Amino acid sequence: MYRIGELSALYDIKADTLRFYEKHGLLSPSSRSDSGYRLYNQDDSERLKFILRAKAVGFSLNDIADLLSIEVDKSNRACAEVKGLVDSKLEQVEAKLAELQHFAASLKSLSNTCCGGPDSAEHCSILEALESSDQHIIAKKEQHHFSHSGHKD
Amino acid sequence: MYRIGELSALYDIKADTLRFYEKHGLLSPSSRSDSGYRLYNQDDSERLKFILRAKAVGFSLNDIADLLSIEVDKSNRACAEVKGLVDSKLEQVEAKLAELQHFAASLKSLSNTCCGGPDSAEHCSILEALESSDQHIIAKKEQHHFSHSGHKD
DNA sequence: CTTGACCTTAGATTAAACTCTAAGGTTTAT
DNA sequence: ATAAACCTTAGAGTTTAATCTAAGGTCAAG
Repeated sequence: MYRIGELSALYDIKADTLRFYEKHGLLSPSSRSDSGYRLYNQDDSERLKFILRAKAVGFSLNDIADLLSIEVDKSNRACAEVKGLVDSKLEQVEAKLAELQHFAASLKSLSNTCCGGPDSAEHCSILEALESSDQHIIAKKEQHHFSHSGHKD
Repeated sequence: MYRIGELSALYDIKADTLRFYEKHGLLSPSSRSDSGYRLYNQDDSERLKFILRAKAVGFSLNDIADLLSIEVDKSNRACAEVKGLVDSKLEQVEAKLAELQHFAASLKSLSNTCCGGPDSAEHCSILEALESSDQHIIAKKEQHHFSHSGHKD
């Protein structure tokens, strides 16, 4: 069991952030102490890890709420529904993955091309390395309306 | 050659956004018409694609400016310097990549486990699918100070 | 028994990344 | 010739995701 300060320290975020996530339905402590202190268990910690990871790879809190809603609602939703949601997110993830692999490849080739020495880097260019790329996954994002205020106040 | 409206339409962004990127040193049109209209060529378009991709995978404009600076400065920098910058970005990209692969695997296993039928999705959970994960790449980000106002006014 | 960690509500502030408005002007397409 | 697209500067407004402050309290460890 972690208290808010402990959990926030663990992930190097602010206690405020945890309260913010709670307010917005992303993460609630599984229990409270007699005195009302938030108590987070290992599952809560995992959930937080999930949130932070998803954030780190470019998902908005909205997107993350979508993903987590699968967890919350799982017994109230038909498998078909869940599968749909998951598959649509999977598409997004795979698009990002493709982008990143492209990136990584370019950076690697750049790093390898680069002599690493003290000479001018005239022939080093990410854009050169990236030059032949066709996919453009950069489209309109679905906007879900995170409802910054009307959540459950 | 694209005019601002054309290029922005091409990537489904606002003309304002292109002016914004220009003001912040991310993308300047390679030329102007006699009448002062911005004219973007194919290279500019590629650069924009790069920016939007990088954004889509969770890099900040700051991070992107770093990456692009390699391009801009390449003849003024020693190869060693460039290599350092590239390698550090590569680390970030690979960390993100690892996260995403984890994600994708979880979503896939979730999608597969899911019967996809009309029954309750009791046993579908992203968090369950993700449950055994150790890495925590979620650390303090380097903050570069994009200097929202003091760029070259 | 006091300091530091926590609680609450409520609102202010910050930062990034846009997005829009205004005001006044030029250019290009029909 | 007129409307739509562009130009400028300059600043206001928006959204997301925090972060901070205040005010007034409770709780726990040394």
